[in-house]
Amino acid sequence: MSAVDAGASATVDSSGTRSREDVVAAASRLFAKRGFHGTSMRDLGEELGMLGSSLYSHVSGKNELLVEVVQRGAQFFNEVVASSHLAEAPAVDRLRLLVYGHVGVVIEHIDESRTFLFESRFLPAADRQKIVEMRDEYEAVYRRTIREGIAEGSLSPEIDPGITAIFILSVLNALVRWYRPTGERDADQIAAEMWSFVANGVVVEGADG
Amino acid sequence: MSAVDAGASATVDSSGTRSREDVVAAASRLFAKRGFHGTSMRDLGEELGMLGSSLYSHVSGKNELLVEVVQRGAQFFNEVVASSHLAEAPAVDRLRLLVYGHVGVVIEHIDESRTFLFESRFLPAADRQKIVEMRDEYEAVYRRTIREGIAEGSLSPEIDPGITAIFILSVLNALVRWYRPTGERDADQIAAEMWSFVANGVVVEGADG
DNA sequence: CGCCACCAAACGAACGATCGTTCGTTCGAT
DNA sequence: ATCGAACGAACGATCGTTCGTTTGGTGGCG
Repeated sequence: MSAVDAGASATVDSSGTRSREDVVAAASRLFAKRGFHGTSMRDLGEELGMLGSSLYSHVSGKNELLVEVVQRGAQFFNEVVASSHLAEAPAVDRLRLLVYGHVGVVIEHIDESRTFLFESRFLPAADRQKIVEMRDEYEAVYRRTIREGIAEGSLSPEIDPGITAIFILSVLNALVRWYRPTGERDADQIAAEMWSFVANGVVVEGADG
Repeated sequence: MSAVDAGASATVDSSGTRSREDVVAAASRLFAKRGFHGTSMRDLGEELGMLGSSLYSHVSGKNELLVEVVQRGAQFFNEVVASSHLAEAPAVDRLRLLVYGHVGVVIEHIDESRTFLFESRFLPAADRQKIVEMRDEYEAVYRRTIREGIAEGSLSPEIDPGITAIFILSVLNALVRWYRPTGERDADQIAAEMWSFVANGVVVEGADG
């Protein structure tokens, strides 16, 4: 529960100065809310109670901030997938762990997640390619887990691992669009409903196809 | 099949002049690709082979272009939902029609769909509110159809219509992120796989929960 | 058929505002 | 006294937009 410390404005330490960490946090917030191109360095300065030019005491430029924020977002997801992956459990259970982990990351790091998902395309080409690779690896874990689940007999043999991974990640990633901390569901309830949807679908058993 | 006429660059009519339609089409393309704030009027002009200032012979400004493109996107979705809605069929079949219709709109109007989904937040406040209302109505049709499906016994009584509508639309809307015209699946195949996923989920019948 | 007036479309210079960034300076805690 | 942090003026570039001018196709008319 202590994960929800991301207040509205950065807290001031003993002196009136801010750390590089504060600058990156402010960038996460504004990039997520207004988009990278919709956020100016002066906007970021105002968010921290200083001038835009003062940010250059902490970072080398605006692009560096985007790279930093996006990399953090990607890193959060890769960490949770790593921990889910080494669990020794049936594939269907590991897939369930992936869903819960993804929901946890989005809710605990909503700004970095939003920036990662929406603003990566504005990265400098070199950094963008690296992020794309990380995302592909992440998706590959889902594909592999689904394939194993089919082999183990717990997942339907009719589904295609590639497009099914995309569908599952579609539901998961869309959380950054509709999640509000003030909502009536907490992370566990959301993950549970998502897993129920992904696992069983909406049609009553035995009907349609 | 004539729906796929959106070539790379606008075609020139008998003279060298362009219509307002060409300008809006170019705006759809660039707003979808680079984002609203990542696209300048001079960029749009270059896309059409003229100066940025020349666009003002056709539109009153950049915001008007965003409003126009987003409204077109919203309109496409509302049209298809209207046609699906008046069909006299079981709710589960109408839901299936909604899925197929949504996929068709995204694929036939990918640029307007992307701009509608990603750039609406940059609309002037008045226009944004109107778009939000339209999107709420659209989502409400899904909620209502799901509720009726449950009442009719074709949809699982365990699902919540509200969050399930969000999940289904998550899968549908994410298509704007991964669809490529060069892909191996056509609209019908994509819609069929989506419906199969939404209807049955990934777990074999009778297992898990 | 040739000419010319007309008019939308596009031009291109220019406006003030804002962009990302630089740099010499002040500030303030250690 | 020192040194990182923040200031604040200023840079060139680009932004959305304006406006007087130029262009080129069109329709009426002799």
